[in-house]
Amino acid sequence: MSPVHRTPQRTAPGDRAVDSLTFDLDRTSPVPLYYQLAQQLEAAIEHGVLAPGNLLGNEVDLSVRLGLSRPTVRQAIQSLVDKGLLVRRRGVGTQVVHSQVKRPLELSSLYDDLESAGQGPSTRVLRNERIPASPDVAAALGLAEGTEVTVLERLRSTHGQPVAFLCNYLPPALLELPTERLESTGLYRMLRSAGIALHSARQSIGARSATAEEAALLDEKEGAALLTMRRTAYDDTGRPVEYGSHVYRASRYAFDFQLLVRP
Amino acid sequence: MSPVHRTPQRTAPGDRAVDSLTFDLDRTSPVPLYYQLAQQLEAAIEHGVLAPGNLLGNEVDLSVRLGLSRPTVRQAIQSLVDKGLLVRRRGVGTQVVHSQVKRPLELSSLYDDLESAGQGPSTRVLRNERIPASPDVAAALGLAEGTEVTVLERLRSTHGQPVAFLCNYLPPALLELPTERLESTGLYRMLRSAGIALHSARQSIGARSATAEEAALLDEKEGAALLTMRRTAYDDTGRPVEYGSHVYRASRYAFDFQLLVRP
DNA sequence: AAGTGGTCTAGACCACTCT
DNA sequence: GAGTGGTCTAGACCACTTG
Repeated sequence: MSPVHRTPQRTAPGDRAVDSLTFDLDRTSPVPLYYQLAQQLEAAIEHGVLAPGNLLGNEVDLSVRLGLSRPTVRQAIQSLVDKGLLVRRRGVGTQVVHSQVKRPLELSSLYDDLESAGQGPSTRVLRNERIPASPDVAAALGLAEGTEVTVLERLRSTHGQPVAFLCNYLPPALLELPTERLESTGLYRMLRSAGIALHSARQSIGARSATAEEAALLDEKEGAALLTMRRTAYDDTGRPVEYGSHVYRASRYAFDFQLLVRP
Repeated sequence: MSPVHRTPQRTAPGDRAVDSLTFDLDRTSPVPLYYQLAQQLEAAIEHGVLAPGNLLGNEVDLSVRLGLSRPTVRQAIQSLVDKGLLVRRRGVGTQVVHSQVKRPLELSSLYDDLESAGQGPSTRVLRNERIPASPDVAAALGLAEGTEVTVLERLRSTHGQPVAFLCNYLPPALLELPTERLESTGLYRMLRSAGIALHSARQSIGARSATAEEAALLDEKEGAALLTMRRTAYDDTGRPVEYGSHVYRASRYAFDFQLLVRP
């Protein structure tokens, strides 16, 4: 037999596990084809069906097998490359990335973080009112000094122990912020429900020693190390949506995340 | 005149500044056309030629004007959307994002950070030797316990004042790490020069109080708040390349970055 | 109804890597 | 030289937003 012929049993020297996968593409679905493919590929990687080491190959073969055009297949693959799950090498092929790549990094919500860690977060609203913006708040939110803004002060706890003191400022009339809802969910979730799509944020993470007030509030000793985070979040038009100044107990919280390097 | 007619002077109600721009595309260049276009668009945005508020429009018009196909123009625009400089709205158009979006966030090198801030960083290598990997280092680097690894301890300063104490571990035989070079540049820059492309990293940022030794080293008082960062960096195949445990003087350093939310 | 981005196709040629 | 991804074209239809 010439090497051109391939028996159904053996596929290719590289041993491509994709060849044994079946994909379920629904052309009547409103979900884009490239997205359906990307999701199924991601699931295969997630479940280990696609080996973490090497494999996956040949965009053109894959496209004819799936009955899709090559650009469509490429778009699916590209989205997973962007997520850090796949790596392309010209002249070589596309490989599943070796190691643990899970959370590409998010504009993290403390509430969601704690909840997904099974920590059962609770919130006590200490302050929820409208005040004239101070110079720094006005600057952060791009408003005139003295404009009325909403100020929120919240104490977040898990297992009955305080974790963080959160101080946030929001532009006027952006959304309703009933104290009861704030006690049962996170601010970012409320923003999302109100149709406010976050787009970007500037963050600064630092540390300092606890003042006497902070120590009392957070059940720490005065002078204990605290993590600090200041953040301004913007919506898709670039308008500031929220400015926050947060303080975390370093003994109970750290920022965990994963970075991807853009090529 | 009916509103359908447009004089050459006035272009469109939206007043698209792109129409008055000229683009210089070189088909003989090895640089991809979409990339050339993206760069020139980015420069126009950077220099304020493209208004920060609204504008930019119609992919098909733009493509015929430039003599490119629409997918190519789309690819250029998409890359700027990914960078957070543009926003697309179906049925509306593509707009330049309002506010300050500069550094999308990087796998930051402290040396580069300080240098770009004009701080003229200097490094003192306190330790540079090979030792058997301890359990935690072995786990972080995916090696067997006791495998020989390179350990680096460095003190980084600006203006003669210490800023951070950096402790790093690298797999054996990855690259040469002459102490002289380490004193004059950053570790990540040396990795890059050695052809090691960083792909992703897991980071954890926290805080704690300085021990007596750390205080002495960093010119702080014992118990002062310190920023801590632990990071494992991986290359494109997913192999761990570096594990670091860093301590920063909170009084002199904070992590500044910008986040983009994936849609 | 008109205009926009979102998706998709079926080809093509090139640059790179490996053997 | 064979195989891979990288780029590019010239169309097409659909979904959404706006007037």
